[in-house]
Amino acid sequence: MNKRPLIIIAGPTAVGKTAFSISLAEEIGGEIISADSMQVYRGMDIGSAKASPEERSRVPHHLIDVIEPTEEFNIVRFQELAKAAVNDIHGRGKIPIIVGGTGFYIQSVLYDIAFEENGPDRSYRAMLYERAGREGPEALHEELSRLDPASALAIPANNVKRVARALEYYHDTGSPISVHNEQERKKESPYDFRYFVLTMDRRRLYERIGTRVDRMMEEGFLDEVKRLRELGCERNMTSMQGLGYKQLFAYLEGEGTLEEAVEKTKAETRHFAKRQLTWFRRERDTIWIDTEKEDPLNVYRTRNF
RNA sequence: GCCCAGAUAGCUCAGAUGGUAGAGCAGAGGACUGAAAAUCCUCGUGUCGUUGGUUCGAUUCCGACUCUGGGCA
Repeated sequence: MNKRPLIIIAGPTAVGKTAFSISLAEEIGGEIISADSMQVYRGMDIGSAKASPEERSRVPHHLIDVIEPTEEFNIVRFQELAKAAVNDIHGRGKIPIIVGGTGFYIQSVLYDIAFEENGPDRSYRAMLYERAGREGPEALHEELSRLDPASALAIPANNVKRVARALEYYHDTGSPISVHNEQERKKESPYDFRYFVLTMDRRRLYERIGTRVDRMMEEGFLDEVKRLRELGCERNMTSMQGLGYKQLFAYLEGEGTLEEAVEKTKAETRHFAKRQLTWFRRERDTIWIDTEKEDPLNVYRTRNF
C-alpha cells in the first residue's frame, strides 16, 4: 500500500524551526501542524514563540490557539487533533509538515501510538499522590513492583509522576503498561516521512536562548502573563508550567525579583533544549541538519527528499 | 601608610584539633507512551593565592609577599 507523505521539522527551542518551516511550506505547497505543548493555548503568544500573524498568513497553520489556557490539554487530545489535520491536508492534496519541539507529541502521530480508552482518572490519581505524600514515594513504587515489576524496574521511585501513571494504567486496564509500551515501540510509521532535526553548536544555541528571552521581555512577556493571571489562570495549571510563564507568574506572586525570574527562565530553557536534543537523538530515521553549516532549505532541495 | 577579614572546582561557598578536599549552582550524558516547556536518573582532581619556616608529612600552624573587600588615617 502506498504511504502518504509527512514531513517533520523538529529540534531544540530557538534553533530556527519556524523560519525553515514557512519557507519549505511555501516551496512545496505544504501546511504546518504545530507540535508544541504551549502554542495550543490562546493568549500565550510571546512566551511560546508562536509564528507571527504575518508568517501565519503566508502558510496555513494548524493546532495553534485551539484551547483556552485554563483548559486541560494532553497528548491524547493533541494526537486526535493532529491526525484530523493530517487527513484534512492530505484530502486537499497537500503535504502536512509537523513542526515543533515536543518530541513526545511528534512521536504519537508519526507512529500512531495507541493510548488506552479511558480518560485520566482524577480521583484515583489524587489518591496516589496523597499516598505518596503521606507514606513516601517508595510506598507507591513498592506497589508497582508487585503489579508491574518491569515498569518498577525501569522507573526510579522518585519519579512519582511516572510511577503513578503506571499504577493508574494498571488500575484502568488490569495489565501492565510496560507490556503496552513494548508493543507500541515496535510500530512502523504509517507515513512516508522525512524527519528533520535542526541543530547547532551548543554554545551558540544557548546564546540565542538568552537573547530570545530578552527579546520576549521587550515585547511584553510580563504583560502577557499578567493578562493570563487576570483571566483566571492559576499557578498549578498545565499552561502555567510553560517556561517563562512559570517564573514570571511566581514573580507576580511576590517571589524574587524580575531579574531573577528572567535569569531562571533562561537557565530552565537551556535545560529544556538539552532534554529535547536527548529525545531527538533517540528517535530513529532522523535527518540532522546543522543550521550554522547548511541552509536547511538548500539541503531539502539538493538531497532530493 | 596602618588595622581587620578573606584568598579552596567555571561561579557562590563549606571543611580537615596537620595525613593532598566537598556541597549548591553552572555544565555534560541519559530516561521518557494520557501534566512532556512536565517528571526523573547519573557524572565533582582542583598548583586548596605565591613563597620561606616548623614537621616524618602543610592546602590546614607561623612569617613574609601579592591581590580583593571593609575600616582608620
